[in-house]
Amino acid sequence: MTEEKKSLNFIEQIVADDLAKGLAKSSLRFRFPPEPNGYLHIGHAASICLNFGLGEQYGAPVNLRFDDTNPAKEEQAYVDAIKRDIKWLGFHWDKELYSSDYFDQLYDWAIELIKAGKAYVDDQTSEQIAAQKGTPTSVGSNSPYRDRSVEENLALFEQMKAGAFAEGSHVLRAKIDMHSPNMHMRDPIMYRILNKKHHRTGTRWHIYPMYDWTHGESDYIEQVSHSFCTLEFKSHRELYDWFLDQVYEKPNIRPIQREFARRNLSYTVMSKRKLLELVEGGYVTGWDDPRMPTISGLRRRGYTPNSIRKFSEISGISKRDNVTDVSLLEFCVKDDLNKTAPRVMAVLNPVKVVITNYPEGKEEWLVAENNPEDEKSGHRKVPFSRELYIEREDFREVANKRFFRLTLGKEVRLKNAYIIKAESVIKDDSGEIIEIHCSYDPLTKSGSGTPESKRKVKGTLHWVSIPHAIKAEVRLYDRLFIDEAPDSHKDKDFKEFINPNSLKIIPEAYVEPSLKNAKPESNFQFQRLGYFNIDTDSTPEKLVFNRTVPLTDSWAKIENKKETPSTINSMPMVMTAAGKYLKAREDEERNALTKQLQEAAATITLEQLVPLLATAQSNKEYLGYLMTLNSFQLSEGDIASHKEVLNTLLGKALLMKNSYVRFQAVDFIGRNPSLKKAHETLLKKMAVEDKNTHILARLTEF
RNA sequence: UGGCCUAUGGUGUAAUGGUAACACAGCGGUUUUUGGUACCGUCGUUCAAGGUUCGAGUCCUUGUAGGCCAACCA
Repeated sequence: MTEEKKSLNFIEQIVADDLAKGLAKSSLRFRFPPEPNGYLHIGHAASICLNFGLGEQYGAPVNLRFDDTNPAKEEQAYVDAIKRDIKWLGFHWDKELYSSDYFDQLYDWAIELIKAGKAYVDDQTSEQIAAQKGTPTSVGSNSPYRDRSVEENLALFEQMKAGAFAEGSHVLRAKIDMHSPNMHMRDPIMYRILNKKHHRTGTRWHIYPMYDWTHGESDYIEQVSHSFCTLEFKSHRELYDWFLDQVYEKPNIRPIQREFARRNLSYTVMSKRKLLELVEGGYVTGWDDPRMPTISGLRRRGYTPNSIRKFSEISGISKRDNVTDVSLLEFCVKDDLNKTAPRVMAVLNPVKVVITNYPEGKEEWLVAENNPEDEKSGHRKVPFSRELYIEREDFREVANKRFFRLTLGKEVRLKNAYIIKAESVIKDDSGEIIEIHCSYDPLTKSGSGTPESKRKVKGTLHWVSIPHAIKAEVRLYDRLFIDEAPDSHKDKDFKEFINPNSLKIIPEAYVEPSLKNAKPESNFQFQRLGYFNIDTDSTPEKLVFNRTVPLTDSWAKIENKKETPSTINSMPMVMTAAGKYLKAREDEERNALTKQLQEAAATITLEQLVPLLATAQSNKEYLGYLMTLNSFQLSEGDIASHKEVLNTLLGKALLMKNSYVRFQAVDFIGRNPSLKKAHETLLKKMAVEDKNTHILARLTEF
């Protein structure tokens, strides 16, 4: 039986290679090493899924080890939160361990290093030490205390441990090489004095080991075979290995460190420091605010463990900088919830509907499917009566034929109920519709099997029966930031990009009565609206729902489209020509394509083109639009009335990597000198720096 | 005035010297008692220039661009 070969990411490949080279499968051991100074986020999920995934794949143990060497920042509360999140994701660790468990062993090894002349106590201030350290581009110099005698070092270190010194007065340093091109090898600090209470060791220690001294040795103590971390630790690897050299004994497993890129998500930030800032600054309600990219936040928002694991799996692991689109995460949760979340009806923005020919006081309990994607999910009953709520957006007095919801004189199906027809509306003094009067056809009852019930009606609406509805608070979340990468702007604080509308509260929405006893964290699909779950703030007296993610809304797309696209039939032809132009090898071919493009462009007007310009993304689009523009004879008036759009396009195009795009942009500016001013500096720079001879030649012409 | 890492569609990842692929997003359509789902179609990619090779996204050289490294943080 041949198993389908799944391609391995480079980390999995490393493990497979080590196994192939003779490492026993039974020697495999991994670890996930969080520092308990904050909550886990979706970026950590990559590491968790990688390490625990490898464990599951090879049946190897994975330790959960808290890297707790800095009592100033770490707290038991974070330990608890981290454990809760990992369990929730569905992973099981072999041993729960703490770096602080190894303080004694680490201390003993440090003594040995001192005795071997490989570590010394330095009495200088941190400023002095930093100054001697040099910079990445210049070497460091030795500390005046570097050559203290072993006896003196031992005595001093003993006093440091005993609490005889003030914080910051002494450190223990490894004696390596102040001239190393690797800053971490310039006599790194192994211990500092900290008179702080540790969440586990209390006040027993006055000295605490640094990360580099602790991490590799902890891996070694635990006999971890592969120690995976993120890329910013790459330059620590040399030191990781040096420290291991000092204590390693055959035939023990010698851990190796390997690095992968951290995972970033669009429209959020992913550093614990920045997340802490959001929490402490009151921008969110806490680490588990549903807008936070933390595991706890995602959980409260309604994300499922499956969806997060799937996201990690399909996002993959690599070594390059990345910003994964949040739409992929949303896809994962919709995909999961589509199969598992019960469908229910809720009305968020209600307008009253009166079925005028339905008897007053009558109620019916209609059968509704719980989940069409899951046969086993069964059915429930929903109450129907003469007075209902539907969404305000689902009714228009008059509408075009693309709107196939309720309009005066037209029919729609009420989901699981009857076909109704809107007859009239009642408005208040301000002209707002307060009631829609409809008639229903009793023969069209859903599932009744009558020919009338099988009639095809284009629109289907969700609804709730007013006398039976339960009031609930609904919280609608949107992305926390309006910028795709809020912390990527060098001169701006990421908080400037916070989305002021990231939370919209609907204090009084109406939900069907079956939701009365729904439990916190349970997920639902509010039909036609989105996936929602019950928030932890919810009580039986007052239900609170969070919107996890809206359903794909193709109606919004249709509606938002310009009413007058006046069908630019030739635009696709322009784009095809532009695409081929980019790939063309010969000038002859390019000339032919230019002609083709110009012919197609001749039927396009500037007014049709302008709205498209802002949407340009690919080389092809930029090229197609610019070549079309270049085929026009534009007046000063044309330019003036679209100056902003044109300048935006040109500004971006001039910076594109593709030289054809840049050339067309330059050419266009050349033809229309009034645009030159806005790009003057860039053009001057290009005249000096651009590598393309055609561009340079064109630039000399103006 | 250094060291190290990275570069594949709009985004994320495959291709392990042998036909550049998958997913998301986008666009178009079919089905539908959710304008959901499902299904079908479509768009679009190897940073540049040299070199090695019968053959290069992959190996080499030189550039270019981006990232990391100067906490008594991890």
